[in-house]
Amino acid sequence: MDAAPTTKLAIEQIAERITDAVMEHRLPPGIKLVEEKLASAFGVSRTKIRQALTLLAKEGLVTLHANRGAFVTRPSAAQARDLFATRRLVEPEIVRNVIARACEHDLARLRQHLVAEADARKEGDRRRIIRLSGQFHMLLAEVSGNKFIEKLMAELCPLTCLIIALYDSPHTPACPDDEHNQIVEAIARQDQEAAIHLMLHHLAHIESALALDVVPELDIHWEALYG
Amino acid sequence: MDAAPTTKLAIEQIAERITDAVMEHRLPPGIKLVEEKLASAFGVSRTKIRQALTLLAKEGLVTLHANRGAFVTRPSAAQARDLFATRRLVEPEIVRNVIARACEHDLARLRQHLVAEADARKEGDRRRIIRLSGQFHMLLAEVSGNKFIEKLMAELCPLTCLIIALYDSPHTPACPDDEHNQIVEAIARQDQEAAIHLMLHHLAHIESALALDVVPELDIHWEALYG
DNA sequence: GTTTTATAAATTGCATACAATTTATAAAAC
DNA sequence: GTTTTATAAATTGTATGCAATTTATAAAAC
Repeated sequence: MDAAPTTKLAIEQIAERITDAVMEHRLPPGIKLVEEKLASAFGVSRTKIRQALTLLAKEGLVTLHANRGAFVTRPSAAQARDLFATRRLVEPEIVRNVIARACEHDLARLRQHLVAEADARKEGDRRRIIRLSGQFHMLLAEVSGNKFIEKLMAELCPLTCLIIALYDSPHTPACPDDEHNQIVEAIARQDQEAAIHLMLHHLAHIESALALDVVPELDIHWEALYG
Repeated sequence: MDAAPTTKLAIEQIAERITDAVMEHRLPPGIKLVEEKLASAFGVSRTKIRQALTLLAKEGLVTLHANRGAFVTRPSAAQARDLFATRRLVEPEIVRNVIARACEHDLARLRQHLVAEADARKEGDRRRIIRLSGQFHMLLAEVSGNKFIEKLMAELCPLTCLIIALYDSPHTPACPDDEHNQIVEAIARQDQEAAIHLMLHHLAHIESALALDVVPELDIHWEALYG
């Protein structure tokens, strides 16, 4: 959702840009994504936008209503619970695999990401913080080396951002700075027990900050109500 | 890949039909999927076929080469190993959840599926057997109640069929009839230990039947495609 | 003032047309 | 006989046009 591009964008790139916008809470849950608007924003025809939206719908980030268009998904509380259950299952495995096979270069990438997170925090750029926090977990999955798990996390993390946008109880003061740091440190010293424990604690921390039993009202996105 | 339809097909339906064809080994790994051919086969325009192929590519069942078209994926041995690693992680969780929350109706659905598998076996319909074997695991995931895991398995099972098509050592005599039965029985009597053990054994059995270190030969039986 | 109905505008869903690219075929060169 | 080059056919990538549907606007009824 930026200025028009000079070079032609592939549909994956379009989908990625929209995903980033969702992760940064620039596109709130429930908002309608009008094809023509996106088409001119990205400087392509509706045909490509349509394919990108099809892709995002498959990921679950966008919901398609027949003849009514595409909307940023509003995950239900049940979906949120399922999502965290899945992450509790998968992320310990990711940690195990990272410890088992990460080389120095991988660790350097992780540490570099931590620096980027710290920078965003220092600058008080809340949107970038949220996106980078999600992308940390995606990077971890990437480093873990299993493409299927990497792909799964690449879907779950943006959805987690969406869930946070919907259910975050009145201004949780962003994620605590050092939980990611501690995880990477535990990984670096090959301490599997600790790393897994920290990861699970981190996930519990994120989930517990949510008010999943409160019906979210954010703004009223009428278009999504009559779905 | 059937006769032209009377009613308009949604892109998900098109994708599903192609998926079924892949699962039944009617579309072998590596084969090219020409858009125009599919369009006339399904009685729709290339626009919709393109969206369906985009979807299947996202699932990993189809691989897109720029300007060259869509091909049924030929999973590498490494991908195959990652896939089974993922299934070993996820399917015990599925079993746990099914035992925890399956009602009588769910069990009935599972048993009904076992009957369908037995029928296919009795009729010696090898293609249906392979597809139904994969779909058993998808059904289990569906019954487990976690949509994210359901979706993951809906991707991994067709890919598993593809891997079997590529790496199956010279004529493994199909899956043993009763491994699925035993799993359902263990689930029915709420025996978590046994059910998980049987599931892992089942997965090991499938994987061990593969020749993942042999470079697969590509031979497409064109005549059998539309049978 | 609210609800209902009619009309116009906006938007989606789909097919088609056309340029860009790749693949197949045939002729020429070696 | 094989390789190379040139030409034609097939196929993909993209935009655009139009029918179908939904949404917005305004007038009428209550």
